[in-house]
Order: sequence, then C-alpha cells, then structure tokens
Amino acid sequence: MIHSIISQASTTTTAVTCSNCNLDTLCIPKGLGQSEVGELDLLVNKNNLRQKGEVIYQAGSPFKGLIALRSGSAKLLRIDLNGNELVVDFILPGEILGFDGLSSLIYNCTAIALETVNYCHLPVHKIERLAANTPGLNHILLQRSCDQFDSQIDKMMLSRRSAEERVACFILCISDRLRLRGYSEMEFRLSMSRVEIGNHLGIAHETVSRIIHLFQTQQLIEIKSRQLKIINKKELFNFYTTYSLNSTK
Amino acid sequence: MIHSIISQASTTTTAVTCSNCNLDTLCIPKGLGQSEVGELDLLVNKNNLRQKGEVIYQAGSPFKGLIALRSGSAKLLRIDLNGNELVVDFILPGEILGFDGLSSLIYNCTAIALETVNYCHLPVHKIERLAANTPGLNHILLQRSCDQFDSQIDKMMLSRRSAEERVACFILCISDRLRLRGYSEMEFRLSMSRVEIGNHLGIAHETVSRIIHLFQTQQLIEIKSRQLKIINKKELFNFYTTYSLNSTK
DNA sequence: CGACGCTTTGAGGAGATTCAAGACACGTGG
DNA sequence: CCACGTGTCTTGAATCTCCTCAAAGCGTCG
Repeated sequence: MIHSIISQASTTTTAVTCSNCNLDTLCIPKGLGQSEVGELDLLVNKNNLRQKGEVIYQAGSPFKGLIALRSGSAKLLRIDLNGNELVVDFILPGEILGFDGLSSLIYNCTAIALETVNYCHLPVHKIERLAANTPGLNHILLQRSCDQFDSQIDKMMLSRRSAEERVACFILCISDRLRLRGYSEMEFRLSMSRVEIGNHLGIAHETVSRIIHLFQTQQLIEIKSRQLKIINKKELFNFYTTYSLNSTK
Repeated sequence: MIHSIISQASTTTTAVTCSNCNLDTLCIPKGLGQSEVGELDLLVNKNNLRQKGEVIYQAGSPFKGLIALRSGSAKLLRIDLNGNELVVDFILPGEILGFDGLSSLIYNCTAIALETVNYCHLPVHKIERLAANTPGLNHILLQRSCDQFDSQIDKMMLSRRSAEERVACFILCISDRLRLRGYSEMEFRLSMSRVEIGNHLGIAHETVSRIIHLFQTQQLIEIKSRQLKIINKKELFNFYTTYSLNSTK
C-alpha cells in the first residue's frame, strides 16, 4: 500500500512523457516520428488511477477517447439480455482500450479494472486535432483497430474448439502477451477469476476449474490459486493442436 | 446469362462513378465531401468480376487494398490447423472487404465469391496517397474498421448461445442487412450453403438443417432449398430472446 | 473468528456432434 | 428428354461433451 503510494508519487514527479515511457514501443507512439511523439505527449492525460473493480468506462456512455494501460490489467465486457456478462477481452499493460466507442461515439463495452491500474488517456477531441496534422497517427490508429479485428477472428476460431483447447490457448496467449511486455512467460499471476475466464472463453467456470486441474495432473502446469507456472509449454501447445487432429478423425 | 452480359456492358459504358453509384451511402464515400468523393472516384478500380467459387484474395498474400462489393456476395474465411474452414463473415453488396490485411499488410483471411460478384478496388498505395490530403477518409476508414470490431463482439456473444438462437439471429441479421441495401427483408435467397452457415455459426451443418426445419414447422419461416421467406419475424425475434431467458432460469 | 466470495469436485441431464443412409437438386452427356 | 453422377440437404440413432445443480473446501478480509 505504502509502496504503491511512493511509486505513484515518484512517477508524477519524474514527469513521465511519451518519449521516456517504457511502453513506447507497445503503445501508440510506435511508428511515429520524434516530433509526432512530442505532440502526442502534450495531449495525453497521464497517471489516471482506478482501483480493483472500478469502472474505467461504461457501456452506453459517450466516447471520451482512447486509453493506454501503463500498469495493471482490466477486462472489457458486455452484458447480454439475461444479465450474463461476456468478457470480450482482458487488457494487459501497454494495450489500448476504447476502440469499441470509436465508431458510434458511444462505448459498446464496459471496462473494469481487475487490479489497480494506471493509464494514459487520449481525449477524443484531441485525437481529431492531432490526427489532422499527423498523418502517421491515423495509420497507427487504423492499424491498432485492425489488430483488434484480427484477434477477434482468432477468438472466433477458438469458439469452435473444445473446452480443453480453449483453456490451453488462453494460458499460452496470456503467457505470450506477458512475454512481449517483458514479464516472465513461464510464471505469472492471473489477475482474473475462474468465472471471468469462463465468461471469456464461453465455458462454465466449473469447466475451467476441471481443466486447469487436468493440466496439472498431466504435469503441463502448476497452479496454486491464481499463481500459474507453465511446466511443459511445448506439450501444452501440442495438446492444443494434437487434440484437434484426433477430434477431426 | 445474356441478361448479365448486357447489364455488365451497360454499366461499363455509362461510366459508373463513386458519386452516381447506388452504393454511395453505404460505401466509403458516405461522410465524405463532394470534392473528396471526386478524388476517391479517380483512384478506384471499378467493375472487377469474379465467378462463383473464385478467390477474390487469398490468406497470406500481400495486402493489395480495400474492396467494396457492388453486387453479388462473398464469404470471408480462415482455415484452421485441421483444414476446417471457419467462415468469419458473409459479405453482402455495399459492404467492404479487406480490413483483415490492413494491419500486417498480409491478408489474414481468404475471400471467395458465393455467386458472381462485381466489385470496386481501392489500391493500397492510393489509399495512403488519398488519405494524406483527405482528412475525412481516415476517419471513415477507422470508423468502418471499428464497425467490424463491434460486429465481431456481437458474434462472440452469439457463440455463447444455443444453436436455435444462432440460426434465428443469422436469419434476422441477413434480413436486416438486405433491408438496409434496399432488398426485400422478408423474402430472399441465401447465397451460402448449409455447411457454410454452420461454419459461420460454429455448429454442424446437420444442426442448421434441423433447426431450419424446426422453424418451418413452427411457422416462423418458409424455406425451399435456399429460398427463404420470413413468416413471423416478431416471433422469430421473440424466440431468440425468450429462449435465452428460459435457459438461464 | 465468522462471513463472504472464489474454487473445487461430483452426479445427472440436455444439447449438439458424429456417423450413416437416404432424398433432392442441378448440370452433363447420351 | 431422360438417365446419370455429383454435390447438397435432410433425417435418424448413438454418443459425448459440457452444463447445471449442489455441496463442500479454501482464502481473505473485516
């Protein structure tokens, strides 16, 4: 608690900019020129905080801009007619949120912090202004948006697979995304509950539990509560592909 | 056959432009100013043809630009590790294809004509050029791209639902999209096979057949081969929502 | 320490898949 | 014009995966 307050204070005093931010290669600035990053930096609201469970933005509310997570993680969700929540995506540090509001200018989804998050906020009216005289930015935004499309297709493909494959893929996917951001790819803490994983993968949370247990007995992973260690990544990946070959035959 | 050749010849001679195109309110020009449409018009390759089953673009090939369907329909698909095809989307006239290649500059999916299609092609290098001095275009492209994201979320939500709901939703969705484009919303021909519908909805084609039959016995629709008539749209929609309430209880 | 939420585990059942076979539609060639 | 073949669609029966419901274990926080 005290630690987080201290680190918070220090980030504010050292005047974080887009150019010295450790996310620069992951965030929007990637691909922009020096002067463009400088301009972007002036427009971004930095060091916004949300505690675990707090709403970052609400579905149905007017689009206020894009958000880049600097630390912590979040879930992007939508509630269906029955009140069940579907977790559209989990968002890890360095990833960008808000594309669900860009088209209609109303957020389509709700974003909620899974743990304390620190984020940068690029207000909508400033996006417009900056985009007008920053040709590179438009390209980046479009690219980021299409990235989302691509990953949605991956999710769609996953929804045709068995529960085992979904969980295996989920673990490998989180691992890979953490690796990209410089964290350990073999051992990490899941910031989301079994229920949330289930809501994301389209399976019951009991099934998530059972399969995680199965993977442990097969010595593919070690799990204690939310602390996960990948023991046999290759086999986990093989499981994922081999299984589907069997199921087709 | 003769008819299609005639209509083809006439469209070429009457010099179709983006401004006189009957898709203008659905296609990219929507939201652009007069002069911008004019500029766009000069860059677009019009009247490309593909016959049923022919490839429009192939997954893995370099991105060549965005494509707007003027007539006919297509499917956007991806092949998984087992060689099963997943139909990511069906594309109806006036809709835009190619966002799956915009980010990585490699097409992620394969696009195949479901019947004879006529399309406009906006080459990638010309997009860049036009976008540089057409602030509105970037916005449109980004918006269209995010639209795709939104509809992907809808599909994700659908994947959590029962097979009946998926088929009901599919029929209503096609109906609605045809209505938007000025076609009859109550009676139309499905250009895709049961197998393709199944691959799109994530269910076996036998299940698609069974449910279509079920809907017919319930007098919600009339179907003969691929010719579909919606008898009770309201009930079809109710079915879709009521069922899910029951399933939660 | 007790309450609450999260996770695990078991048993039974529902929905969808798979496999198999037959019906239908469409185009081709005799 | 009909026979034929191919691909599509329908229908049935058996099987299996996953869900639902239920209850107990675990952990955390006030």
